[in-house]
Amino acid sequence: MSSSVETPEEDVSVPGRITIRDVAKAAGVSIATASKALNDRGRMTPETRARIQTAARDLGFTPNAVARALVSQRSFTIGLLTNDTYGRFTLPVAAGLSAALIDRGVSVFLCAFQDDPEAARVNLRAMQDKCVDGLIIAGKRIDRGLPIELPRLSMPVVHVYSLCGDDDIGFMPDDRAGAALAVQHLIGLGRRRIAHVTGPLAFAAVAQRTEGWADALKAHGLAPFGAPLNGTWSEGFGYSVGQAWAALPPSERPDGVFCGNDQIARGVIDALTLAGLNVPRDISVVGFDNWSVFAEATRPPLTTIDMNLQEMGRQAGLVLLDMVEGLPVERGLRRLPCRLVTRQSCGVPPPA
Amino acid sequence: MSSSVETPEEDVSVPGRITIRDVAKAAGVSIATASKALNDRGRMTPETRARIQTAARDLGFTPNAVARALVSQRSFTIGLLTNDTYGRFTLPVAAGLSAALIDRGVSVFLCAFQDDPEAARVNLRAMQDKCVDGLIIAGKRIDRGLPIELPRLSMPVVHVYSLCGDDDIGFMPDDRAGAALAVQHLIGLGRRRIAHVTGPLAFAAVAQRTEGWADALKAHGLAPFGAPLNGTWSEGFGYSVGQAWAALPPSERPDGVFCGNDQIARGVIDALTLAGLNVPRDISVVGFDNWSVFAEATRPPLTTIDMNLQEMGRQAGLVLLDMVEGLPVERGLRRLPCRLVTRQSCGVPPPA
DNA sequence: CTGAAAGCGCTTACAG
DNA sequence: CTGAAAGCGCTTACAG
Repeated sequence: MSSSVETPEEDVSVPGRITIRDVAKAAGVSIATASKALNDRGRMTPETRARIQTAARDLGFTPNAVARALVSQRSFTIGLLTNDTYGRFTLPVAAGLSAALIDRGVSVFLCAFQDDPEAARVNLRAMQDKCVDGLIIAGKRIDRGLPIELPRLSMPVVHVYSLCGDDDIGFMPDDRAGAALAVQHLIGLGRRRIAHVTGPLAFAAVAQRTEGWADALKAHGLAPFGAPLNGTWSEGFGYSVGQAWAALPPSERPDGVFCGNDQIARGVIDALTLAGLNVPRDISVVGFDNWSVFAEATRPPLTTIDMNLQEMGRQAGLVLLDMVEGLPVERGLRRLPCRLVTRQSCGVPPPA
Repeated sequence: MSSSVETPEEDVSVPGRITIRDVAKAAGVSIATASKALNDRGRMTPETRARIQTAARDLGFTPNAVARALVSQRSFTIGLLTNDTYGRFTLPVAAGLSAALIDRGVSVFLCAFQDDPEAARVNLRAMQDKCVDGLIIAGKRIDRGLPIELPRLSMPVVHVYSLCGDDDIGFMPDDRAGAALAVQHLIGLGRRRIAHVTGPLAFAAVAQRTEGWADALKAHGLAPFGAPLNGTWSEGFGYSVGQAWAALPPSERPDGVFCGNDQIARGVIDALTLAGLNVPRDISVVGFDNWSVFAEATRPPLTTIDMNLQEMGRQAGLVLLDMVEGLPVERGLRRLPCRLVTRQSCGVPPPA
């Protein structure tokens, strides 16, 4: 038994955690006064306040958040509910969210679950039991919600990268403008025959990015180079498109491609390269996502669109906090701007 | 102002959440009795118990976890502290952890932060304030801890995929045996000239995987094919190695390669393919990580080693719970077995 | 078998 | 300016 350990300290003489009672005693005041001093509330002589705060510091007192939650009816926790178990979207969102909230004393419960209603329900229930102050609902596509009813949920909710009804409050990237950014970049580089290869039509993001492609083309008086090519969100699809292009005479190929995501872009580039073509010399390629592990590893590294998911998480957290505090918040969807990240898959922009 | 919304319901007549007081009243008993009935504790007539439980169900009562935490001195929450903001390792771990704990009523706080001591301290502090019952410390390499002192932390801690002292309790993959698995697979396929290309020497995982490579070779009376090649954990490094091999006459090339991770493996394969060689015909390649987005997208898809990180998270959670409950737990490191995932980068195994 | 009381650690009116 | 009291929602001895 000597190699095993009873977890709770056996030394019962150690009273465990320092409570406000301990600091009150040490400072020679009542716990009510101690509480007010520590929260910078109420009125008392500066000396008393200082004495109490010093005592607290000396004892290493940290208020018990559970007790505080019980009386204040605020737990200073929020829940992040997501069906994005892979974390492609949720992880940057969670990072921005946590970073923004940690300073305000709020922590976030991560509830990532497979896309089935039962799991969703169990996790939602857990969040209610834990009395979270609010909920972030995050998904992996902007046209689907989680498989849960949020029936008159008594707590505020912010939707991020998932379906957002008119009466909801939510955040999404401005896919359309982001796509236009990509295409403008290609045009600025002198490309004129700009194709678009992207994901399945069923995704709202696909339609929006396709519109952005058309917008930018139109703004420059350019015709689309062929119809958009829709396939799966995979390297494999991009690869097959690249192969097909490589088999064509140069005059029938695009000189620029805007891809619906980085994986497709990589597939296109790999196929073109293997067929002896050069990216960006023969064809410039832009991706979408700025998924660094792809974008940086592609040869050449991908110029791509970043959705600023981390910033989205930050803003969603801040808005949720406002709602928790009862501040008025506009309903509806916020679309956050995307940004272009330039690497080497498009060539060098002409001198400005 | 009609497009904005005051978050807390304005209807004050709605008393908010159902409490145990409500169910006690509905069932015509005291709240003490209600509590016992709902927790299947104490003794009372089955009828009374049933009546109370029915009342609770009808009212939709769910116990307030905060109040329960305050009295029971257990919050039924744990913290997951990690510096793996990218989530490559932490995400599967978190998934396994949450899934295992949700059934036991415990939720997990996600604290992912950049690798600086101040952020680590702030997050650790937040977890202490929130009175978490225990902590999972997860990293992105097995030979580094988080930049925090865990000075006589009063709560139990389990380390996952990060440095684990002799007196600590932790989980890691059995890198050495996993590597041997990969090499045995190559040998079983008839490969005899088996090279090893992997990450930087400074990583303990590199040394362990290299030992596994040597172990398996030795067990079959084979000599290593050259010294291990150490570089960065990147496609780029694998690519440069592949290029160098492609330039060699076949007799000087390996016929099988065990790579330290999937990115390196992909780089090797891409370079060989671009140079006109065929994987797996000319060279069989095994990766490490089973990072699906790489392993599945590589042409051909990667045979690779999976570290079972999700299972690791599950077991870590269960052990942590045992510690929280005061059960005796063996100190020390647990090494969990890896598993081989067969795809197409090695060729078809000979009929058994 | 059931209930009144005390208490978890804190905060917030309300007296003095 | 400071403290005694009540209470957040629950559980746990302890009486009856």
